[in-house]
Amino acid sequence: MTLLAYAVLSLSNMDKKVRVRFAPSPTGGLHLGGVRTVLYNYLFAKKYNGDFIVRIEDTDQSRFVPGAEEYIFDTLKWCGLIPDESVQHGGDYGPYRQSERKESYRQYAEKLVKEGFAYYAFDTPEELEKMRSAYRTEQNPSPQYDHTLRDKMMNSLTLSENEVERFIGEGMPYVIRIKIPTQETIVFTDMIRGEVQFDSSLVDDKVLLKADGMPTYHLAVVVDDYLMKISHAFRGEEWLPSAPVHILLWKYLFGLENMPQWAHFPLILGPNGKLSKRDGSKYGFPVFSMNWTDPKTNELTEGFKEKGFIPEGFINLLALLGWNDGTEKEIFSLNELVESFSMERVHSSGAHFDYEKAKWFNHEWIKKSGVGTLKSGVKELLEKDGFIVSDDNKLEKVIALVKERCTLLPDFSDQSSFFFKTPAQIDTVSILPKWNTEKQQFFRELIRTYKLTTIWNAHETENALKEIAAAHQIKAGELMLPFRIMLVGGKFGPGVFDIAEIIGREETILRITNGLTFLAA
RNA sequence: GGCCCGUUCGUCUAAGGGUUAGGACACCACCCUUUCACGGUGGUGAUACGAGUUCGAAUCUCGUACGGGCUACCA
Repeated sequence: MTLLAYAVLSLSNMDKKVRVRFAPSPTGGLHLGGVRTVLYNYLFAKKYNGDFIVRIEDTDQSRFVPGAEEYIFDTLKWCGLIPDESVQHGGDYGPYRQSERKESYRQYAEKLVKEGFAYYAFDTPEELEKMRSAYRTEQNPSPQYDHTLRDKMMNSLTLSENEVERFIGEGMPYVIRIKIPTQETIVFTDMIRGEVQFDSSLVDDKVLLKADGMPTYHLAVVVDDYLMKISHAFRGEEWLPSAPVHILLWKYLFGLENMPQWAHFPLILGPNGKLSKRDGSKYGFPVFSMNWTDPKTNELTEGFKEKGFIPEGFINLLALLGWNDGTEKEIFSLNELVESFSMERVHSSGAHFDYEKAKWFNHEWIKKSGVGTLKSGVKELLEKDGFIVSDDNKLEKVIALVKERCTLLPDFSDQSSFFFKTPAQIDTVSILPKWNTEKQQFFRELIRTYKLTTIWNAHETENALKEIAAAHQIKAGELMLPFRIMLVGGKFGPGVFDIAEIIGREETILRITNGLTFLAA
């Protein structure tokens, strides 16, 4: 489709208030793809000053999982993607939980039956299975309940009106199925993929209303999108094959001219095909936004949050997985994303998730983040790891000093433990080969000097060390590594004199003393 | 099997008929750094294949291959 035609098509929707919805089914943790769908919905809504709605699609009672809905909202909160309307945020188009809207769906299904666009079907699950096995061949491994087979089944198309009435009167369970027309080409324009076509003869008669009176996704999504005045409907690519059903429903029920604009997002793939939570444990990276414990099995699936991602990094990595602004810019804040986002630049092909790149985004954001935003998270983490963090001022200095070497939040623990705790042992192996009595003498004098130093800061401690080194005719460079290891315990960390300044005179002297003891042992 | 979507360095991607096919992650080398990082410089590395349209194709068309999704009274 040409750009021009596309622009003209979009025009019809421009006068409409932008209203988008994220419509998750509360069946477990939210994975990468789900959060990205939320994000793109949010970005689109905010970009056009529209409303971002969260609607819970819980029409399958057998799949109800306690805690899943709360988890979704916790994720949104953590990410800073706050809905304008939802179960938790209220709004004029509630209820926002489909199970609570149950009564509103039947009338639409019945209307379709009356108008000949749908029919009652009395086939039991066993009969359906019987039909499938009867018609299953190598050429057709999954026979569909469609125009070729519906007149062989038990439904209001094959039964007389009297029989249908009697069955219903007797309370025989039934579903309502859409009667898909034959030989019709169903076309729609996807905002990402352009024109997509389907041959209606190949589409099956999907169940609209289940025997328990609940709608299926197909009916509910159309009815609710209409009732909630949704202007743009975004979802994952896995929904593309059922788009013709939804388009037909829109045509029969509410008119194509009122149908939202569709966009189907590409899938996020794991290293080998579709991303699953199994990939997480297999390759050692998170798949869910936050920790999720399956209430049935008690199985814990680790989340990005607990792995040490900060929301800014997580959002950024997700946004760039299938979208870019056309420039070479890669680091975006949420506000910048809102500013730059456009649906047309969302890719149509699936993207493999790359954990290394994901970590890079987080690292960039940790470096970019101010001490203030990192402080509470780091403090919590350090205390969880058993360090006593009583001096906030010190904590701030430490964070500023080590953040550039932290990719994930827990790295702060490794990178700053020695600021809060005297090393219980040190890497003597790295010192010993070049250790000698001259150096020992040097450090003894360093202790004496440090005791008398009037001003305790990085500059003074460095000068003192250099002067004594010169007096002892030892190259300062020869002393840096031992000094570092005495203070830190190993060969890592920020500048040694910065460390000395922060841990203070007493502690510095203590660690040198300890170091000499370790080396003498 | 059928239907639908897709295919540019290993990965995320730029390039909308004319570019030495650009960037980022990762990797390698060097520089910086009296540790580890940060940072800097450079390097390896891609248009799936085949036809066609065109003076000219990563770009448009068709076919093939490959990958993915769907094919439930699940979403």
